Amino acid sequence: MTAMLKAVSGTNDIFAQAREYPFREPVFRYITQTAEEVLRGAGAQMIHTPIFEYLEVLQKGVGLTSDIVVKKEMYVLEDRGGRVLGLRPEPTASMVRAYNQHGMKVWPQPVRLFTWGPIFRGERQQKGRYKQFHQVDYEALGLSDPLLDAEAIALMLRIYKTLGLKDLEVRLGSVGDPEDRDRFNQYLRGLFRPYAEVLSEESRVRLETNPMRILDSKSETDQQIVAGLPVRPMLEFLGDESRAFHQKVCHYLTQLGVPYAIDASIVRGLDYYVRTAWEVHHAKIGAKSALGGGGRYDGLSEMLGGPRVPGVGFGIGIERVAIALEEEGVEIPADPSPILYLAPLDEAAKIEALALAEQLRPKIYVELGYTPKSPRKALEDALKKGARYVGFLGEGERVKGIVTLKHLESGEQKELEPLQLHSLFEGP
RNA sequence: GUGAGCGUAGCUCAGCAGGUUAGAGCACUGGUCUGUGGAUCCAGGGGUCGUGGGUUCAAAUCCCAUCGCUCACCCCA
Repeated sequence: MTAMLKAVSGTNDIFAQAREYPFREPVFRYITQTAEEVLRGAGAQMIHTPIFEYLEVLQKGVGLTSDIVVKKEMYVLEDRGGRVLGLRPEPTASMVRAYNQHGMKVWPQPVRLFTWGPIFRGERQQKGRYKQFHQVDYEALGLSDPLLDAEAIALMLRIYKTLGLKDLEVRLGSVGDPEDRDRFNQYLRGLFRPYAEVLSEESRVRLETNPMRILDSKSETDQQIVAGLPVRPMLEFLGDESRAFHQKVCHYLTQLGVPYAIDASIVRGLDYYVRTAWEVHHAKIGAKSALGGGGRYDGLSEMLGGPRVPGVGFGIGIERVAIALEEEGVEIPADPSPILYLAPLDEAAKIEALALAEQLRPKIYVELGYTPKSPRKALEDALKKGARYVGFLGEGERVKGIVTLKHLESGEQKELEPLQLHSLFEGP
């Protein structure tokens, strides 16, 4: 006997009756639709890219020293013919790849795109962290102007607010330009070199390759060393240009009335980020408080073999947002209930009911009682479905060529011919 | 990768000082009610008690292993 197969842990079925609020399909739809309205209304265009790409696209996109590559969090698969593919661990690389592939550089710039869909990371699951999760993603490509950074942050925040979230905090930082990071890394090497002997093996390697990652090492001794040192933040190592850029973003946000807090500790897990980086946090969802994050990635396109295409964008974690919505007790608009419930009372009426339902369905939402049953049961079913009317189809109706239509709220009941039924639901 | 908790019906759980055939509520199907309002009452379907092994006359219950799930650390979405 084979054990019943189950979904991979860290993945979720999203449907209306799901036990946990964050996985209820209407919640999911509420979030994606709201985001879609806000972003379309801001002039962004929807795009759907594949959820898998050649591994090079994703690896270069994400950077070789990022956790996703280093900790082997990417799902890798082999295509026929041996080309290696990966499931996207973030959508930005695909968006930039699409921009390049379709020559969007000749469109009026910036090109502003958005999408939503599944993202995959091979992490162990916990609340708010899944192997397959979903993001709304927005990217503004082809123009390097702090105005776009400020707009992206404002749009992101407006999505959260339109959804009904409060207690939001924008944490804004800058990871500088590559030269700035080189300077910062030099500084860190100098700072940590005296401790090379006591650092973890991993961090000893990082000392040469990527000293910034020592700062968030998971080794306890490393953490103690870091805590004991007067580490200056990246933000203090910005060059003139990137500092001016950062100040412009801050200035624009202030003018827009978007509140934010400078967070010098923000270091993006993804390598291609430059300059602006931010996270949006929510007070009530605890440790996993990041509802989304974004940043600028002016060098990404070139890494993908394209022209230099500056870009800024953000990702919103749909499940995280759903958790926050639940915490705040936001009511999700109910799905519409049926106008008419058609109840066959005997075998012969089944197909009559279906035929009638199909005639009426272009106009109104018709539910069908699939199994013939007593009028009493049919009525109960109709009530459970929340229908406005019940139409009975049985022996008596067949003889007279009518449908018995009952209005559930008033209890009023009449016998209608098909034509009368059609005109009743004709609507204004 | 590290640590903790939990696995009994579709769901929520009881049963566990070892003892016939493993239970309740909800949900589902039907009857009560022979063509009309979510009720009531009754009945039914649905479980190799996560899996494997051990102890015992006897294991859902005790022991061991294993798998699975959940949560937390880290990172982040």
